[in-house]
Amino acid sequence: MNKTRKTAEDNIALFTYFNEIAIISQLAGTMFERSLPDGLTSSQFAVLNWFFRVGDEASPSRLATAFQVTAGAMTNTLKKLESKGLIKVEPDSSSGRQKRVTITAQGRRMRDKGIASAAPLLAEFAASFPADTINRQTKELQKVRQYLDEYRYR
Amino acid sequence: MNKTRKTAEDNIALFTYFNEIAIISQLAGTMFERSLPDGLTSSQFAVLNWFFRVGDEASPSRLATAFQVTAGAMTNTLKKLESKGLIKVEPDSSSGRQKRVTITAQGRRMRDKGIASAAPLLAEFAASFPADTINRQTKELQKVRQYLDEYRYR
DNA sequence: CTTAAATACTTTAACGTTAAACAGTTTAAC
DNA sequence: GTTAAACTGTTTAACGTTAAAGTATTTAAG
Repeated sequence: MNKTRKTAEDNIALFTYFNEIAIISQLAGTMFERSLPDGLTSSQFAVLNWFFRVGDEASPSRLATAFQVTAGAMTNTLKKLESKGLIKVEPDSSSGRQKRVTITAQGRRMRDKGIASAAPLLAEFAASFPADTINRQTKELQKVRQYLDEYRYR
Repeated sequence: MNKTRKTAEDNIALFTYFNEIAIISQLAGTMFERSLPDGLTSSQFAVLNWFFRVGDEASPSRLATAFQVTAGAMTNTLKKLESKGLIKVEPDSSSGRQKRVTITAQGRRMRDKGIASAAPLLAEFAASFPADTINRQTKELQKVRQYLDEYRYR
């Protein structure tokens, strides 16, 4: 088997790999979103959940970086959340170009409601796929994600 | 550790898992698409490549099923490809409700051009992640994909 | 100081996607 | 035969996304 042939096969394998990832992302995203309450989208829920996981305060750019989306996408998500009263967006007194984003009490309740709504879906999935298997795969996927993230800015 | 606590931790692990997948899908999709020639999108390329991998002829619904997208999404993709002269869409003489989709010579050339354009990206990735590692992960991801696909229609 | 570059955010247009409503065709039941 | 159900494909509206252009602010260079 020559080198050209090998490369072609590798490419097919990589296409398959990224295609599986794309389909899982699409199916899981759609299913998860449908389980969320009050028309909350996955993006919106992810931001609410960030405040639970990470901290009480953020800037739009920090959130955009955390979720690997463009600033424009985050502007859009934050506007939706703000119009629903789930977050508060204010000017940052320490910097005129940044904004200060915080979660409201209503936002915290919505996050809890989202967790509760999605729980059955997640519980069923967890019953089919052992936690240690998923955690091992997560570590492997993180390496791929890191690679792509670094490659992107070369 | 009680059961409630365990479930909460499992949920966090699953959020992380699907979040990594979503980000990889997003980054890889964007990077791959940018490497494609003549404004070809990932979806469009995937259809052209299907003809190379699977067969010379398809119906829109077969393609929609193969890529796990809605019929509407496939209609859209096929229209774009047809307007670029990369595929041909005709009525199917054996069934009035189906259509017959075939790739054109120009479409085959575009597929080859797409493969060539994306090759450097894939080669670099392949250099960082051994083929057998990727193939093992692909098998694991396929199980998750199958689960989600079945769950979806319950 | 002045000015250029970097940073933070917003806006717009275009993309592919889903969901839902729709029209046409085929199949199956009666 | 008729009719109801299933299937195939299209259209439309709404969503989140990217990319690119634009505004405003801060930082750094001279």
